[in-house]
Amino acid sequence: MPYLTSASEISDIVAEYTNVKTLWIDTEVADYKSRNPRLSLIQVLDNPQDMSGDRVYLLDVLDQPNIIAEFIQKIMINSAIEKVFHNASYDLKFLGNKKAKNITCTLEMAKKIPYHILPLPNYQLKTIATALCSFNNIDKQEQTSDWGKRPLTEEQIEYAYLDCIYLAQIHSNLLGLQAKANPEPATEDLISLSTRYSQLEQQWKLLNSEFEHLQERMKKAMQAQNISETSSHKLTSYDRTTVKATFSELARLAQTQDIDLDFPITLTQKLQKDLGTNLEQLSVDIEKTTSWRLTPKAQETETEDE
DNA sequence: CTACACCAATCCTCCTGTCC
DNA sequence: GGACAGGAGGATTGGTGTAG
Repeated sequence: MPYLTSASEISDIVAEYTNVKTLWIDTEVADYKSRNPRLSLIQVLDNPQDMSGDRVYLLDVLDQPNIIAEFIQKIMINSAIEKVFHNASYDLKFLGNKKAKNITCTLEMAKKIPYHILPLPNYQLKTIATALCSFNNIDKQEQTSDWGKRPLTEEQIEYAYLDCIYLAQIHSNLLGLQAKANPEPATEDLISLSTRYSQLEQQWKLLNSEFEHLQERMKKAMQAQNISETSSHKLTSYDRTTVKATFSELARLAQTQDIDLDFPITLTQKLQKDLGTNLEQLSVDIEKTTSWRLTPKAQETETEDE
């Protein structure tokens, strides 16, 4: 795991990276609790098959805004290179924000895999790596260590390059699950899909009715007994406020005070009815939407019309 | 035809989880 | 601790089915 600290070495490797198709990237940040966090390390992997760490380069960019700027310019903004992160939105804060192009986020990918295919308690890098790639004993202790001091400890360096390896493995596995979860709609077998659908529907109704019933009973019980927490659950509440005024009063106020108040109002079915033919005097803006609906038939019989 | 209930879609606000 | 996207849960709305 080459650990590069000199600006020229980093510049060289960044130049090489401009030719690859995909990069797997992670970062470490110093002073993350402060108002001004600093980027400490950028870890880059260019070969997802590599598990040795030889292909993970650790770029030391602590207090090196010029190098970071170069990385953003040559890699992050370059839409020809796919950049894979876990929870990309965090890293992107330091690496170009919205200017970054062609970003893949394994956190988002994982969350889009249906729960029955990937049942996980949470979507932390560690959890996914353990479940999906059978890595054991992943140690996340270094995550919150001091990434602002130099030299970095051996443990920190170990942690930094491993994260990149996990990332690439996770990504590859997620691509497989994604394909499995989203078959081509044009060639789906509707017979087997609807069979499974009906099968599940019955179980689901039973489970769901009991589940919702239990939930209500627990809410009521905890309120009645004034208990906000059990060993397994927590009950919280919050207040909503909605501010309302009559339309006539609002309209009068806007006119008398000369307030610039103009925005579209949805004319609900009731309003349209109340207006009657007066509606014709308004220049209405009509939007149409189509909604699709799946309804079960009574029970399959031999009738096959059309 | 009207009145009504129900359901799915959408919107809104507040909360939660993720990274370091 | 901070930023921020997405989720949870409630309210609102319009379409559909049913009864009178």
